[in-house]
Amino acid sequence: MADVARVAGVSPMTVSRAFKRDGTVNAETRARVLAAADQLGYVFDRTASNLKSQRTGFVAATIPSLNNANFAETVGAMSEVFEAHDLQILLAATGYDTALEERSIEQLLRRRPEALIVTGGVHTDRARRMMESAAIPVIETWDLPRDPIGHVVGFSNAAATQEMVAHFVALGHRRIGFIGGDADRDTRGADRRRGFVAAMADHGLSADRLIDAGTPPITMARGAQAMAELLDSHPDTEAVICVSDLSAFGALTECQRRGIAVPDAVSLGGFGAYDISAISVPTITTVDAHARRIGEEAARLVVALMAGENAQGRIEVPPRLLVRGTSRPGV
Amino acid sequence: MADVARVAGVSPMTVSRAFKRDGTVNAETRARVLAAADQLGYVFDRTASNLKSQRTGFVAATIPSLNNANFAETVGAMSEVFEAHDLQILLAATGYDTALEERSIEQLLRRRPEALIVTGGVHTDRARRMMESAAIPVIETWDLPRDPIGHVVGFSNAAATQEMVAHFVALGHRRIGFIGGDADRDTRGADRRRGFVAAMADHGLSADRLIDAGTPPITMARGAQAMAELLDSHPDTEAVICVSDLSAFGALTECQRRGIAVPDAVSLGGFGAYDISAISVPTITTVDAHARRIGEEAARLVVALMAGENAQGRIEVPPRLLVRGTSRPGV
DNA sequence: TTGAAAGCGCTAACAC
DNA sequence: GTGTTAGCGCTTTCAA
Repeated sequence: MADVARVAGVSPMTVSRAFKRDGTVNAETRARVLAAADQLGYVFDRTASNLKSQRTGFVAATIPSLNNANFAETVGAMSEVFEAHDLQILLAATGYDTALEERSIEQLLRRRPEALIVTGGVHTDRARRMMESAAIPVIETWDLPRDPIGHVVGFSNAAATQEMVAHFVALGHRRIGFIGGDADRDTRGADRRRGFVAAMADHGLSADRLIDAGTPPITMARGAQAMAELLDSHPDTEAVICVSDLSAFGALTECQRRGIAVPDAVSLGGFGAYDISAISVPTITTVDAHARRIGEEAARLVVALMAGENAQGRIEVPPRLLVRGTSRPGV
Repeated sequence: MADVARVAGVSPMTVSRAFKRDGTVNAETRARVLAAADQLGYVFDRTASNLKSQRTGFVAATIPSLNNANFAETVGAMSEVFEAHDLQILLAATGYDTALEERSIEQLLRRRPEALIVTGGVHTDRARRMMESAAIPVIETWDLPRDPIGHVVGFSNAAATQEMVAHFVALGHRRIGFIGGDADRDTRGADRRRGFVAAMADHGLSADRLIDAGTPPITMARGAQAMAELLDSHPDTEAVICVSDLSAFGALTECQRRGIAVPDAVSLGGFGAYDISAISVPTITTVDAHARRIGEEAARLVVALMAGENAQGRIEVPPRLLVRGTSRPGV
């Protein structure tokens, strides 16, 4: 920066101002500085800027998996909101593992992010303590924790699944199964399963058709496998709710391979409104969790909080049941 | 850090060493320091560390889209390799737009990453210049540029598509179409289209069944739409190559909706070995580009380069044609 | 609108 | 194995 200042014939301070957006610098001087910088191949050093100004422009975020359209959409939406505010996302994937989440949060916090957005409301004790004492806005998403750390942008996974059970029951189904993952890992998946069990009880139905599809993420292939297991053990199953659209599609293909008509013989439901659920033949009944909106709301909340606004700390984004081809009424 | 030092009864320097992995600190002293830090709720400040040590531990990466399983797998694999070396990915999505890529690279470079991994070999002039003068390892992936900036980990998208054309021709198909996106945006998609056109010419066939499916990313729905267009304009089409498995699946569903048997009436091919291509009914013939391996190789290259090794600067990861259900021979 | 002085919180380099 | 000194490249603060 000193070099640039020398070439431009100004002080380093003026160079610093020229590189700021709100810089109160003479337009002409600024142009001269930027030209000098360009000529010298100077690249502004943000690490130094961070230290002195105590502002990094980072917003840390954790998601269970990068390779998941729902979370990718949430992060993409956050990213778009942040772009206009010169904020950058520092992303970490936790692999559906709270122990890994804890380590990720620790590493992220060392980078001095100005806010932290985590997926889900279940964390290790130490992770919780770190977030509580970080002195930055913390937002939990994709969930509605009982005892939130800070702010929340999400919905009840259990309630969403209960609504789907009600839909199937209204269709006349009684023997309804659930395909989901290892409950310790994916807590949102576990919430959906809880919702399923509770709803079945409410309707006086047995919730014994629970298939454990293993450690998340539950892929299409795992969904197909689980469906095979369910059809083998309970051939008279009338409807199956899957933890996500991916596993639901896998289940659908298993039915196709076996010549089982969907929805005539078996109804299917998924979760997440993934692209595939809108285009598969038949289309898949699902729950739209509004992944993008969750990201937008979380990011806007961060921006508002950073601007010192006393923003709303609990935003519920209600999911929407989308009844589609795999569960047509009256069949 | 000074506070921690006081509580632990040591100098700040010893605290600094205690927080390092290779710290030459007495185990007992170290334990005392960490206990003091824990008690005070001290979180190591990496922004200050970065400035003094001139090492950020960042590796910058750009990908066209977060919401794409191929790139997510590449980034995931990189991330796993980097974790063991205390390196963190600083990710930016470019939206298949070189102008946005340029701005992203500029922002990323200001964070002083220790290496830069970009997707593709086509960039704006300014982006190229910035990368060339950044004085860090630059790696281009998912492509095999003629005039690489630095290192390369990739393959020829054109050649991969040529191989698929050869496969279809060997099956006896002559009237073969191609569904792809706007050539200006997704340069890898454009390369595949180029490969298609060249291969058709080599086989003495006409490449006039080219459907432009619009601006990337080409979704399943867009693939279905494009297939409808192709079937309407050229009902006698025998085979269709799609720019990705997602559009290929969309095309498959369009055939299903129209009662067109795949592969009996029409053969289909995709690209990318997405999960869906292995489980759909029928399964989809595709090209496995080895997304994870690209990420692993790129990350390992970065690690080797940072260790001062004179590592191999051009790694070709040959794709593999996977002949599956949508193109069964002899039908 | 511009400049000078001081220092952000760590660590390289050296000494002991 | 531990401490001292100096300073990384910016920006805050104050003055002109």
